[in-house]
Amino acid sequence: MSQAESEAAFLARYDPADYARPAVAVDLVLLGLSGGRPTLLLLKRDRHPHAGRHALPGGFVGIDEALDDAAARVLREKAGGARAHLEQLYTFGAVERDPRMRIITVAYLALLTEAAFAEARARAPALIPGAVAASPAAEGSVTVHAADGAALPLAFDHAEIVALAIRRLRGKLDYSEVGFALLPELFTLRQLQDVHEAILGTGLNKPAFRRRMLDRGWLDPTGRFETGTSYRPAELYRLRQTSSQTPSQTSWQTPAQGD
Amino acid sequence: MSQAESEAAFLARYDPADYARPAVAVDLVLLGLSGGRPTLLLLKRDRHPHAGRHALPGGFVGIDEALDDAAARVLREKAGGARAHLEQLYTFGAVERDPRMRIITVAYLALLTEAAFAEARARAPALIPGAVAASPAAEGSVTVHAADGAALPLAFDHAEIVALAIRRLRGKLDYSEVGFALLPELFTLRQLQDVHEAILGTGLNKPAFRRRMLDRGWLDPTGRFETGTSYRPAELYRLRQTSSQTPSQTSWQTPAQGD
DNA sequence: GCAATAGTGTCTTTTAGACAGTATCAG
DNA sequence: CTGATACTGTCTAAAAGACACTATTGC
Repeated sequence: MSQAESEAAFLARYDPADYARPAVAVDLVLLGLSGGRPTLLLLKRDRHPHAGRHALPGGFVGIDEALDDAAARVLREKAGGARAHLEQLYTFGAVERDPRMRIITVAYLALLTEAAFAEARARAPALIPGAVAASPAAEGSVTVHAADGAALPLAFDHAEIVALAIRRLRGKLDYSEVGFALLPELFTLRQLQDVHEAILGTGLNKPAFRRRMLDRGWLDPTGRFETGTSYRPAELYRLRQTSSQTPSQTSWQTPAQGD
Repeated sequence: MSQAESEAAFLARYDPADYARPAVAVDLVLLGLSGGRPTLLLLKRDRHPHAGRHALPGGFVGIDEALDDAAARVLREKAGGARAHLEQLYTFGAVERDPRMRIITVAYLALLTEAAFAEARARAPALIPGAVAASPAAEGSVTVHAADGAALPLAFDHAEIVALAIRRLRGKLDYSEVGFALLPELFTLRQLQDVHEAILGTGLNKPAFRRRMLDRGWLDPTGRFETGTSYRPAELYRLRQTSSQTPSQTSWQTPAQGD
């Protein structure tokens, strides 16, 4: 406890380390569901390196900008302000992952509802949809395909980032409320099951799925029903608002436990 | 596809962005089990800021050093080379988390066997053990206590980092092989159950635990038995070596899925 | 009425908890 | 023998899968 000087005096004298620093970026895995498949929104690179390949939208982190704020800003800038559920995924820091310079990137998962997905496409026409194909077992890698079926090769280590995003989503889907980030405010149980099946890449047992979801206590029936169907309309549910959460912070926005 | 110049020419001309960059560090949650409780190894800060508080060992990431390598180096430098299972946790990037300057820190979980824990304490006497108390429900925060029971306040946002480490460990414990990182090569089923109970903070049903672990197919019975007991000796097991893994990369060392 | 999908009832299978029992050591 | 702990058998309870059944819409 031999602190002769005050904290203020120390801070005034403190000389920021002047070693060379890596650049820090955030990259967004913009993910929605399109045609029953998980689908990314990618930017085609027209410059070196990896010109012609497709990349995750990203940007550098400002010196006075929190990581989460940088992710939100990149979402605004690159996806035309479409709303998305943002969640930090993992930080990639291999030395040669970008040949231009040392860039450490913090990958974020950005989940888009169908409406937000369409809005992003409309406001940011440069974004190219790429359907993600991943085996249901999902230990490993993924492939991405354009609308016409052509393979979309990803730039840098972005295929690895996307593979991790899918693994994480699958891992949290059943025990967390993250799946609701892909649905509108009102949804039917069938839509919820469709989301789970699309992410997992497998079919699910209908009665068991309904029982599980209803027993979780996450759902509030609205008493309203879908319209415009030519068959029996399904009841509309909404995600129950859990208390002890700020309006801007819902429970599926906390850092992963499982993972 | 209008690329007149070669990639090499482009790279030679590339001017690294010269905006101010945050510093990037790694911090280690050095965690072992001591007296049946999860226990951290901490460094007492003798300088501003947060002088007198206890902090996670950490260090800056070198410009030519991968993140995982930086974590391994800090482990060597600060824990006297004790072996540990290293796994990236989360990246903390609030602007004011360090009053000296903007530091983004990538937190790593470093799990120590009992032997490695003792070795680290012997070779790095500055490391102070702090027992972690976390409610079994574990939504939230943790407290850390010295051997004499006094509370150890943590510096910076390190309490938040430790809380996340415990949540993640608890989340992965049952479905991953991460728990074995806290055990020696040969161990009894009771030791394995003790590890799970210490991490979860709850008691577990013995027959069900044995069934689950044996049904997982992770364990290889050795036919050998513990010695020196005054009661019936238990059989020793070892973690089954799964194929398709390099010797230095076992299955519980891959990025988290659950979380 | 038919076609299509929503939603439920129930049987079976699997998995976990509870708890008592036997087995094997030191002394 | 006792005491302590390893290990197992078995009953019960809870959860999940399978599958058929009823309900409600448009036409």
